[in-house]
Amino acid sequence: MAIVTKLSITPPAPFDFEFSAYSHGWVVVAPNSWDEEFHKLQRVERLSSGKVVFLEINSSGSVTKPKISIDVNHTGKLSVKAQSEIKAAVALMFRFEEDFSEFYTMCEKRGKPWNRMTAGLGRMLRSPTVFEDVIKTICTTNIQWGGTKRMVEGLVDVLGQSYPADRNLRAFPTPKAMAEAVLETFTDTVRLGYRGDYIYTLAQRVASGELDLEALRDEAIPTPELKKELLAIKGVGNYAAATLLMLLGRYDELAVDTVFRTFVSNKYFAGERPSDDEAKEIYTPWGKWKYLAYWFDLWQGLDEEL
DNA sequence: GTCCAGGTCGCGC
DNA sequence: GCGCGACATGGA
Repeated sequence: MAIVTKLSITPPAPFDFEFSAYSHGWVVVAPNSWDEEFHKLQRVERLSSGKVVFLEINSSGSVTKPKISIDVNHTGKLSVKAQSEIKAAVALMFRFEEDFSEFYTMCEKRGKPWNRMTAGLGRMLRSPTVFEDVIKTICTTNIQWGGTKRMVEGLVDVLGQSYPADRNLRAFPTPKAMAEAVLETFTDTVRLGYRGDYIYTLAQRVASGELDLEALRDEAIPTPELKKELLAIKGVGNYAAATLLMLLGRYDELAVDTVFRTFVSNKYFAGERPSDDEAKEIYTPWGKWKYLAYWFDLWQGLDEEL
């Protein structure tokens, strides 16, 4: 019943597929998953036609000559339009349009371990739609990582559309599907707690056309203005806005949360607890690349422990 | 049982 | 603008 159509796209070099896929937690949050054995990013995707496909994405090139292969598992015919839509979605997930050369130059100047970044790191994985990233980010606030995964998985299971060849695989729900549900679905069924209202309201605003989240990708919007628009979303505060700015390709702001505070305190303040402003100053030299610098610093710290 | 998490809101000052 | 309590849920 299921057919596989093979597609391939070429990211800008340098590009490290596995580091990019596993750049942060999104890789294991529904409807994404990571195939440990074959090092593939898997994702259930709903196309604009309503067709749901199951994508298996992996590298078929090298860091300097990168290529991404996409195995599209689908039923019926996969139109040319559908194929280009899938390629565009994957290109968005891996930020093909972003240029990291200035950041890499700074890393090169710093020497080790920062120069590791220049081997195609820094492309933090994101979702094909801003809507999905906003909801997932709201689901990371005031909760542990396990709770985030549980809540997003619940949204996908209850409201996401099934892949016909395997009904257990579901895509991230559309704004419309969420808007047409009732509040109790979010609170009582998915158990989103107080976030249920935020997410339901957001879905209604997006579905009605009142709020155009995709418009926030516009590079012409100055970062401070973009931040203001993000903060206007209920459930999005300073931490979530900084996280979303990162997901939108703006790295000026640091996402100050318990992870950030604990890490900076331990690494730079001998366990003493600095003020948030003092903690943020650590990354001031990185200018518009602060978030990436922090993230690599954090990741590098975790890596050394292994 | 108690505390709190990759925080944010609404209020009062 | 800043401080403070409330907030749902489930894991530690």
